[in-house]
Amino acid sequence: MAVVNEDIASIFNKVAAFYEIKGENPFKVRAYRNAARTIQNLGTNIVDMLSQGQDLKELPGIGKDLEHDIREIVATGRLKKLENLERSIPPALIELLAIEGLGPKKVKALHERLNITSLDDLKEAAKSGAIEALPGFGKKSVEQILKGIMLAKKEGRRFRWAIAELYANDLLDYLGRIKGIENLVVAGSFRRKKDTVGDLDILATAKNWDVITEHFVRFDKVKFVVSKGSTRSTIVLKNDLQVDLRSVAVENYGSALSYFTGSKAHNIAVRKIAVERGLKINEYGVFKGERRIAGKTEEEVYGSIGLPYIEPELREDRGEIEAAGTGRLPRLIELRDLKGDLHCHTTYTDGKNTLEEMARASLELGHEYIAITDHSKRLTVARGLDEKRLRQQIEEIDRLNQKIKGLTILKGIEVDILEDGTLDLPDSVLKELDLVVGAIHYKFKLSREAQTKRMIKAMDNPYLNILAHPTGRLIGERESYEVNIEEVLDAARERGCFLELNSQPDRLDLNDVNCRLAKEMGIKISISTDAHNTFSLNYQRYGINQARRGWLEKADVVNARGLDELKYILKRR
DNA sequence: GCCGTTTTCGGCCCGACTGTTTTCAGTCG
Repeated sequence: MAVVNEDIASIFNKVAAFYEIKGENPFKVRAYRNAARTIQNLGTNIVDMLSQGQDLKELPGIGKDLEHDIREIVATGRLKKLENLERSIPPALIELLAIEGLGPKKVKALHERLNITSLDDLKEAAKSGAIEALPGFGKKSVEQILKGIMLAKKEGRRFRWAIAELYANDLLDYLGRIKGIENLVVAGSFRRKKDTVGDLDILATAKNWDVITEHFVRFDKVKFVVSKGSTRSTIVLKNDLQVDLRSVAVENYGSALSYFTGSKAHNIAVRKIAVERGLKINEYGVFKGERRIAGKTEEEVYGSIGLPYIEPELREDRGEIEAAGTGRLPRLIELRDLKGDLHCHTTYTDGKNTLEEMARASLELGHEYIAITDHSKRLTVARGLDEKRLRQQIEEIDRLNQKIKGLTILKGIEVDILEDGTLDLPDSVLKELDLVVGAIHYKFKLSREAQTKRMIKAMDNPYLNILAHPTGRLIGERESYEVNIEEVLDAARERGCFLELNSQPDRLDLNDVNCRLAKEMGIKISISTDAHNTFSLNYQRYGINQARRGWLEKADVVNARGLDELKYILKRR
């Protein structure tokens, strides 16, 4: 199987973990992690870059040695360096690093002193008292290790943003009731609107901090308290979501917010610029020597190093700092820019609301138009439409368009893309529609080449406008199918097709990185809900989150256009 | 291991909390 960026990043992360346990130079470890992150965020396939003769050393954090490593991985699918490491250190030790409170030094000690090589060994040694007897360990650390082992099964668990939001709102509501709270905000990856979040970072400013800390740890969904301090406390909720609460003085709010919003990579890059200018940035402000020169607002912090405000969704060290420095930050799309929805279902197939109910709900949202795109006949479980039933729906839409004022219902279909890349309905009926959305609902496991070819073939059909949920991922449940997304994007551009950013909170497909890539290639995106009921027409806000992370602006989004312009660009030519 | 209008060597972001300490290392974010 062809090597993809994810494989290279994963190998580099493993090398970093092994080096860490070995006690290698921490900056070398960081170099591998940085390179892994750069590659993950790349969008473009490394394999393709190499075959086009591009110099990988131009990528940030990749020099002579790492380029050599990458070439080896691409050529052989393996890295000798990693295999040697795996021979000298039990690979299972990496898993131990994931346990809260166990870092490289402690894992190394456990391995060397007690010959622990697995989670089971660790559990046994913890219970037998062997760990407690080790220098540097004690009763508490054993307790923490046992707790960590219990959590390890669910290890790596991340929460979909929309789920995390429920808990965040619950906590904000609870904390907001305390007298004396001034500012209260969720920072971290939640504020950056990452598609999944690992924990919640809540930032508060208040005078009576002790009261707030006590209140926080008594939240009724707390499973246990990890730490409790004068400026920072951490709890784990019953669903295993970790929540940090941090307090700062109100005059430090901006610097603290920027600090706790991250990302870590963005912060490091920002502080590096500060150092170059003889400044120091931390959560308490911006300092010139002893003198504090900024920190009340985020604008002040960025301003201190000569940059404009950078939206949280962009703070991933993916070029936003350079863009800010040269005045080329995007003006990010907002929910209110969307004029309608181009993907939704009704009771004709597997939707829960009628055509009229969906249309009226859309009108309520202030939309100018809604496209009805029910499933096509191959999707029998959803009672997909054949030609005859689709024509009935078209007639009903004509009637409703007469009846409902202020909204235009567009006639559409979510047509199945068959295994050979042809569409599930004949052109004779597709051409009667305002738009055709195409999607893959079966045969997910085709080879990368076959799947890519299938999608491109589908776009050869001149009636296909939008490729829906283009990579098929279900967050936390199903990986994307194997597909060369760049080839698909290339083909879309040549043929005048658009790609969807499906706003279902478990899809968010295209993801942020691919949205950015599409934008750079000049391909327009439809931010639509795939709603199966009136309520989920509200999901566009989740799509907007990812669109913003993908640097999309109003001009990049198909359904940010008014009806006339939309109709114009839907005519492929 | 990367990087360089001060440097090809010597730096590499910064602080809080915990536990086991006897003044601080390890871990985390």
